[in-house]
Amino acid sequence: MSLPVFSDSSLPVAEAERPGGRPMPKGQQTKQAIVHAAVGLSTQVGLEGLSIGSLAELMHMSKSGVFAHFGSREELQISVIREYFATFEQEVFYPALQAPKGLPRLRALFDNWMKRVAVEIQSGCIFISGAVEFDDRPGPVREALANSVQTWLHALYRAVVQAKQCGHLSADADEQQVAFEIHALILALHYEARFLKNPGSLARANRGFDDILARYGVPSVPDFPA
Amino acid sequence: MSLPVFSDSSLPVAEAERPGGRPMPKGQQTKQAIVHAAVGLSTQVGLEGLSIGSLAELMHMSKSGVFAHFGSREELQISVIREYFATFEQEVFYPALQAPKGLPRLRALFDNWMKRVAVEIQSGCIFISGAVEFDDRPGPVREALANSVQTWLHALYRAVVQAKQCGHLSADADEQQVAFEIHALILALHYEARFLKNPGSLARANRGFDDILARYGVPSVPDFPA
DNA sequence: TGCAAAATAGCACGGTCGTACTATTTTGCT
DNA sequence: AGCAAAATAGTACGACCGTGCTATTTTGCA
Repeated sequence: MSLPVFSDSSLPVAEAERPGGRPMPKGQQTKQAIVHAAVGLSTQVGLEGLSIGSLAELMHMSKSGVFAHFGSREELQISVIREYFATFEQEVFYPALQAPKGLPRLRALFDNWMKRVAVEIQSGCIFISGAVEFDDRPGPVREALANSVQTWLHALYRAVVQAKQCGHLSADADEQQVAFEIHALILALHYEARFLKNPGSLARANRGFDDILARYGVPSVPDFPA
Repeated sequence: MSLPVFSDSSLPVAEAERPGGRPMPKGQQTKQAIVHAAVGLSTQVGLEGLSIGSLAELMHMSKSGVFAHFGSREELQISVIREYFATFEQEVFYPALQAPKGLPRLRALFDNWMKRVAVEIQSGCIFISGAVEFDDRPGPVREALANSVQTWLHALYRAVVQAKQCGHLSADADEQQVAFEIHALILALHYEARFLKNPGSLARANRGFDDILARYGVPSVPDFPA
């Protein structure tokens, strides 16, 4: 593999403590560091491309040392999905809750999502590559992946519902349809920017979102009504 | 692998002839059959998941017998992409040319595309899985894949341009934007139907297309003006 | 400081992969 | 029918994979 190698600088360090105050035992500490590195690797090569050997090399550990923390490759993959979902939540979902319900929050969700995807155009997105890899491969990994995505998409859907309840979207707007079209824009952005390297994709996704609001929105609802 | 096995009934048979009239030499004949089977396998497991061993087993041949026809795995993958593109053209693009230029043809392109994706929800789509697999893996395979997709997307774009020229789309419609949003709908359909198995995705993609036309379209242009 | 327990390393096994290299069979023309 | 050429099979090699087993090292508490 001629892939760029992660720098160690971003790895969690030894003085990590649990909220309780007492220090985290060494084992969980390095396990966390392994998962962190595994997430980075997976965004580049996918969950299927993630191998224990390459991960061990990246961590300057032995294969068995890494393996012992998970007991199976599947468990490692599931850990990666959980971690990835957690940072997604932290980066996209929670910050948007500070915006008031309705259109402002919906906009914040989309903007945060876009910011993330803009980065993932370089690094890759597990929710997208994983969807392709586990299309029709049943099992716990697929389950974890699909659950994460569904959870997020449902949160997006709820925001649309709220926007409609607030009167920020027209009464006959189909919430599922709106969520579907927003998701569509993100997927097209990822495809056309990351794979095809088409310039202008980012602007088109943004404009698509504005058009959705213009189409389903109630005229002249400012984002932050005074 | 617990994947369903292809039936042999759909394989090209021995009496195949070239347009010239003289029979096709045995070698190219089986090569064609191999590629045909390889396309079927790749839609399920991806171009990366396609292995010469499993392909040989599927063809009731030896690994080396299959291998000899291509000389490398990359060449096999490229052959698969070419074949896949050809049937895509045959199934989606050419039939739509019979519809008159403008909105009717654009609609035909989308409808044919949708018909194909509706099938690929069960089988898989190489243009989508391949995009993920060769995101940042430069080389001839990526090149062949990206070229195929760009060719098709450009054909779609041209149809949008023509629709605008015919006055079927409003003068200030951004053709690239329209093509982007159409592509987005297809990607979301594939994602939500194939991976998440969400019902209703097909209807949402269709409705999304109608909404695009309603948004950018000129009011009351019938599909087949008398 | 000592000692059980936890963490990590070392090693081996069976499997699959792509692909050389050589042998055998099949084809298609004279 | 015979014979060169083409097509296919057979075999082997090195690489990497996940994972089981056993040693060694490191940790953290008494």
